[in-house]
Amino acid sequence: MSQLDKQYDPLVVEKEVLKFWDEQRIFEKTVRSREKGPRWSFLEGPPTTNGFMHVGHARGRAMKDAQIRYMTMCGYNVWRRAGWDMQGLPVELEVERNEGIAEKGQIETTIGLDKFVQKCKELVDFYLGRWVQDSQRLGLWLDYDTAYQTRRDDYIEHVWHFLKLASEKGLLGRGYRVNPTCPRCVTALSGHEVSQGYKRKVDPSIYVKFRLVDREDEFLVIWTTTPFTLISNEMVSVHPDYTYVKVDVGGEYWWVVKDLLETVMAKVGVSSYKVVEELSGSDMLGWKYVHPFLEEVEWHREHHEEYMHAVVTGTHVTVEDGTGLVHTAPGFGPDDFEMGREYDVPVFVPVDPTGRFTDEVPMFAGKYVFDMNPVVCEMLKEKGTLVHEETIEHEYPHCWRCDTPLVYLADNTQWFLKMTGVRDRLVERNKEVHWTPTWAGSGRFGDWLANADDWCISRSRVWGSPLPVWVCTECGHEVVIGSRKELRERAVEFPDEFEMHRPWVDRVVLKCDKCGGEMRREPFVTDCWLDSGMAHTASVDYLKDPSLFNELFPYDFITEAVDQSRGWFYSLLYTSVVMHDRAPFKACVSQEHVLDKDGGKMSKSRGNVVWARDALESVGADPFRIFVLTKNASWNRTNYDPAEIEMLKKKLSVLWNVVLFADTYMALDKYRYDESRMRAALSGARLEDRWLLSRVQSTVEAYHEAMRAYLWHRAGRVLLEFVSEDLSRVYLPLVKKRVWLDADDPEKVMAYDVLFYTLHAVVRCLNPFTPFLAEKLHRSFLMRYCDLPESVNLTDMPLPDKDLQDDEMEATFDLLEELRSAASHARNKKGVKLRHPVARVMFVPASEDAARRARSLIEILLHDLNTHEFVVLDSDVADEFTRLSVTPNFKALGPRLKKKMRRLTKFLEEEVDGAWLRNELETHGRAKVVVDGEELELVAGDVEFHESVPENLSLAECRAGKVIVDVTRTRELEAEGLVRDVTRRVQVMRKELDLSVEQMIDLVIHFSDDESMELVSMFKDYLSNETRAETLRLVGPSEAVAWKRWNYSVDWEIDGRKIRVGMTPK
RNA sequence: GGGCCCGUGGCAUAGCCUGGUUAUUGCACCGCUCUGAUAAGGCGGGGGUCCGGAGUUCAAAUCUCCGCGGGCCCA
Repeated sequence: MSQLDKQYDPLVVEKEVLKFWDEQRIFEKTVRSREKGPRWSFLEGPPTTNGFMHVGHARGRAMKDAQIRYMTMCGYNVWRRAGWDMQGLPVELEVERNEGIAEKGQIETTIGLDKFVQKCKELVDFYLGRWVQDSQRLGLWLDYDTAYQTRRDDYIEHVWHFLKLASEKGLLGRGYRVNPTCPRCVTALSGHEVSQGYKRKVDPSIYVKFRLVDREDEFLVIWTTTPFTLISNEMVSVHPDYTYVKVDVGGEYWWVVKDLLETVMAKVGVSSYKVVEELSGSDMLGWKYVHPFLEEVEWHREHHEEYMHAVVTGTHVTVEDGTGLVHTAPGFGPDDFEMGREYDVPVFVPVDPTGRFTDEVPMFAGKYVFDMNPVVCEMLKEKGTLVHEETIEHEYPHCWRCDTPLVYLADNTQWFLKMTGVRDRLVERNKEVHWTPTWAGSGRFGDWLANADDWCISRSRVWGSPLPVWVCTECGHEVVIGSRKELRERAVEFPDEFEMHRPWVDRVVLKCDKCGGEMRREPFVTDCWLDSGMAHTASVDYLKDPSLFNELFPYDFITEAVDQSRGWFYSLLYTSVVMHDRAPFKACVSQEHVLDKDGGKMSKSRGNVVWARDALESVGADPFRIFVLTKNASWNRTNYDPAEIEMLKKKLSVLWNVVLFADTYMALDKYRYDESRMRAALSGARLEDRWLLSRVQSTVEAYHEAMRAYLWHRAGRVLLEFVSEDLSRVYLPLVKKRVWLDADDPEKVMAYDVLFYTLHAVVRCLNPFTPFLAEKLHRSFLMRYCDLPESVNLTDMPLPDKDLQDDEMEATFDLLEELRSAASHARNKKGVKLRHPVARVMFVPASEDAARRARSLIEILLHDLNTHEFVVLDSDVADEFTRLSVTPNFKALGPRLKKKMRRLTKFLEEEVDGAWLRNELETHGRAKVVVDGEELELVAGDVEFHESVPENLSLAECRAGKVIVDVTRTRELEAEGLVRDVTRRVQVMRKELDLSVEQMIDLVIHFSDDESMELVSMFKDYLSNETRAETLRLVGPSEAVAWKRWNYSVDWEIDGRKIRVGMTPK
């Protein structure tokens, strides 16, 4: 009895296999079995334990597993430690939501930092559990027991170690950063958060004129919607390539961009004006102006840098709105800040994080910035510099939590990792990485590296690796601490209860070695990309024992989605180059994203996210895996469509059915696999056996080639193609008739051996793609007939075997396929069923090779084409019933004829006499034709001839030549066809009785006319053989049958002949 | 605003690097057919502005340029 269900049900198979793996510790055994193999190291990009795994994650993880399983079965000792990225803002936000904390500032006043961090830990543990479950359900075999976790002290210590090293190399330092800040939550927001909170807002829209120095009565006219930022204005930006005009507006001159001149004048209500001068923006560089609040703000009077209160040029200036002259306040805008840095102008930020002016602007001190907008306008009006005032409604970012309008604020307390002196090294080291596809590394990532800015690593949050910088409260001296040991040694007092997270780390006070004062920690945590970026070193506990690191680094392989270029790929490379001066990975495969069924982005807000767990439980892990692995190249996006997965499931069912077939008969015959027996029998084996064995070699070879290049889609397609086409569609029908032979018949044994050999190879190659199905087939089928290890994962990948490869054989069978297809076509044209035999099929080969190969196939063709005779003809014999058409050989003629080509093509199609032309070419080797009055010479090879039109025969063409089916009917053919029709009816009845294949029966057939009986009796033996009838009685119309004695009887009508069939199982 | 990827019958894909006969294959549809793999298999058919435009060429799905649409990253 087969251990395989009648139908392939992935969910049933997978549950069973998961249980087996778990109970028998198969993963551990697999790892142990390869301990002596060469090292191959995979570095897991740690998923964020926040949220659940969706199908996009699952695709990437399927790719990881495919490569890992493949390498393992190739004999490598694969390093595959799991890892989890567990810190960061999203975790905090979810805890805040769960705990009802409205804003960050309230954590301390509500549940307190200790409890908050505790809640963060509980949350990430919850998600981690789910990720492990989902990963295992997917079949991703990583070492989860020793997984690295970025939130552990041992891990964080590596981050400290790195930062100290970076500091010693002069790469760590403070700097400015302009952040969108919520003045109510007193926190900076990430770009992601900002993009969530755009809303319409009504703001003042004002045009202001700045008086130019050394240019009498000339003014720059600027536009702004945030009047309060004028207090901090330091420059005016113009586009270097735009044209600016000086306009006489009656008594004074204004400068605006030419493209907006009319718009601006209409807006401010000046109807009479005249352009008196034009300049390009670059000509205006360095023009000085008088700051509108020079008197009120002392800071402006104190600064006299070259470009302070001057015109500067920048390409960010647009002419979409405003005046083409952009008010620039480096403290209040990212673009502005860049300009300040470029022109070396100091940053003036007279506003605190709560959005209130500081003492530096005494008149506004303590006042909320947005409240000052009308006041500023009023003051400008008094000064006579307000050209125009109105309001505007536009999209403005708001805090996604509390709806407060955000303020862009420069903040000089942030910490950066610098690119200075590192960038060139990153670019160099990246070139040594093997990227798939190549452009992902050289183009996308390479370009980005070349332009990368300093990396801001400080975050004003709680749940993260703490920034290990302590600052003296007395003298400002700073130290970077590289380890817990160092911290303990320098601490004034080290608490009994300590971990590296806030708030515990904040309680450690150091003694300043400069002045003896108290040093306190900078209250930042670090960017969580820095955590995962240290995985090359921290994941193997380098600080405790570097031996693992030395063995594995640099890692052979990583793969993540494209968005990690700027994330993990970068943070890995940066930290590794700084620490070890080389790229931490040798090969990197970039993946595209998974989109929804219609190609739309999956997002929670759209509600179209498909969670991995739901997908796996509905379609099964194996169909899911093979879908995501073969649908597209990894670097192409994939639309997630369950209907497509169903198709893949059908393909897997085909394999299942092949195995079921093999298993049924092998079990019946108590078969045992013997490879040496198979090899010994090879030279005398049937063509299809040798062919299939050869196809296995070509398939395995193509498979390895693709897998070694990380082209999983190619490898998977090669396999599926082999299973459904070569094995199932071609080989299996050929081998079926052999299962009726005696159990020890050499031909039958050979068929089993070949089937077993093939399936053994297929199952192993398929294991990286569908590990559950492969394991099931290995255990429930392969192991029954051969001594094999208990898991497919403990076996070695098949390698191509040249002894079994035969290209000629493969070509011969390709021909067979073509002939079968062409013959079907020809029969179809005349409406002759395949069940009805024909007298003769003729083949006009297109080449000597085809002729030779066709002759070797005659035996098979007689059966497959259901013909009594198969003849290979010479081409001149075929001429008798064919007509010639002519097509040009473009490759030969094009270069010679050039523009005349088109006319010749038309001539050949419509006018030429094909037979004449062929005759000319064959006898003289050349022919002259007249095309549009011009004489052209054609030589052999310039054109090709095609024959068509059968008469009473039916002709079909294929690449190998022409197939002509003789459809003439005779009495014997009639009889044969009828018997096959009868046979089929009997088989239907056997099946309706649910008889097993080997069950013998007694059979009776009653005919309502004598002729039918005579016809059938001509092939009586055939009928009883095919239907496993021990006794067969044919009864004419004059006799009666005692139908009650028969278990089962049915009336049939075949092409007008009425019969009644009765059967009784023995 | 910048960079990169993708765009081929209703859907999904091959081909593109290296230009050349009628653009490949699967799903779906229609007709026929086969059958102890049977909710499968075979043959045939309908269905295509190869995203649009321009250029190079005797010849463009393929090479170049300009657009459009989708996606990703960055600003």
